[in-house]
Amino acid sequence: MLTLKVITENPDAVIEGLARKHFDAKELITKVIELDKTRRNTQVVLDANLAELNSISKTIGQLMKEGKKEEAEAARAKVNEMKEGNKVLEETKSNAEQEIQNILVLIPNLPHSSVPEGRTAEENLVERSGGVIPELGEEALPHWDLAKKYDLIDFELGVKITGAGFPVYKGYGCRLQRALINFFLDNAREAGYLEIQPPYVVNADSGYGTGQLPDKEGQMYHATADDLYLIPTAEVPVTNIYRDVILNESDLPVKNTAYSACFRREAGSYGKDVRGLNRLHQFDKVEIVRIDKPEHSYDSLTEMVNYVQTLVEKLELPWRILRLCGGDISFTSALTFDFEVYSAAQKRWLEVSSVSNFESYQANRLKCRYRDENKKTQLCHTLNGSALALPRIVAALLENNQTPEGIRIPKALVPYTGFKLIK
RNA sequence: GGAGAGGUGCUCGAGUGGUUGAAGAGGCACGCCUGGAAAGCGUGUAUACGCCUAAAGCGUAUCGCGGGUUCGAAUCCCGCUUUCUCCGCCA
Repeated sequence: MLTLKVITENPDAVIEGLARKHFDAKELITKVIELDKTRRNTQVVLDANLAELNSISKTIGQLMKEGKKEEAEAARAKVNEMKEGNKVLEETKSNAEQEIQNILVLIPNLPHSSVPEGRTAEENLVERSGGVIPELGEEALPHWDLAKKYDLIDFELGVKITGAGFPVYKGYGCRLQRALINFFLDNAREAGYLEIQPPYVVNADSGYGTGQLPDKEGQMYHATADDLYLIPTAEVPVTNIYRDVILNESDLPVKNTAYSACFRREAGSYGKDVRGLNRLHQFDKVEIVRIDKPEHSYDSLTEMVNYVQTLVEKLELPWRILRLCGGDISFTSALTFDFEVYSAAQKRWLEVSSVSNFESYQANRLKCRYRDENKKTQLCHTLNGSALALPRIVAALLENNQTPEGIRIPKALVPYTGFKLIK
């Protein structure tokens, strides 16, 4: 969430910035500023009262020791009277704080100045692209047919065991999955990311820390008996490692990577968007997470984007990078680049990665800070990106590399799969 | 799952109702000392919020978390959580 400081000091700039995300913040901002005034004013009075109360309490102890019972009793009576008033003040203050908090979590992050205007995904800017879109001909099969033909993935079996969106991988399909996971993790390690194996289930504090709660509660599977959530991405447990942590300047940038299964309810999805591997309730992903100093976070973002580009290039997939427009960028992000690969049989671009700088928006919720050269604590910037999500990569690999002999595995991946051709 | 014992600052560790935000030790930082270093000596060493233009300074809160008792709680009571030990179960 945005800091109170930013909002109270530059309310107009905040409102203007959020307008670029097509979010009308005026009312909420006004309300927050009002509540903040109440909060401050109340605290001034309350602190003064408490200070007096504390000092009287101390004298009571003294008086009791000296045997001045009557004076002590008088002081006690006075304190009791004051406490009544403080109760009201305390309530006012904590109500104001709670209300401020409730509003702050409803206000999205400010977009970076380079975020293009626009309302929908169609208005995202293509930054750059690469690779070659293959000519497959009319008989080219979409990946769900290929998966059946080569017995790689059984979607119906997943329906039987669990439900739609939980595919069962088999044989070459499994080996391709494991190969991709290891390929991505090895590349991340070589790029300087420390591998983490996090829990796949998190508590509400963690969901709140990265912003899934309260605004996206319906997107996560919730194990109500224990009040735990299945992670929608490894970003959640990995970033929460740094919740309530004060890092040293020398620790930055923190670079972590993690493979995890990801679980998403994807309520409201339908049609061709969810066919085959296009959208699943459970899928595999390798995530990269960075925590950095504010002045360096955009360099980090560039580095991450360049890194992800090397992955799609090694996989020999046609790719493009989009700079998300104000209307399409996520609630918590300041600047996001999406990676898409071309799925030649579906004849459409598939999103395989999203790389974002959250600036201090997430860090403020997480209370993730660092000590700068002046020994002052300040909020870190957090960033993350998929590197990469498997299903759509698999879809594109299967479709783009289909040949009469079988499905060709890109060279860089062969050492990981142990085979060159799926047949 | 059952029983018992614990959770104090960067670390260890004292503290069972009254200047305890917290003894003591260690670590770390700075200063003095030194040709340099070590040792020694001195000083400092949590976070959040608020007052103040800012700094300095001051106030409030925080001893796992949340409530309660009390004029006053690290210390007493209740709930939760977590660690350890024993039993049970188990990949």
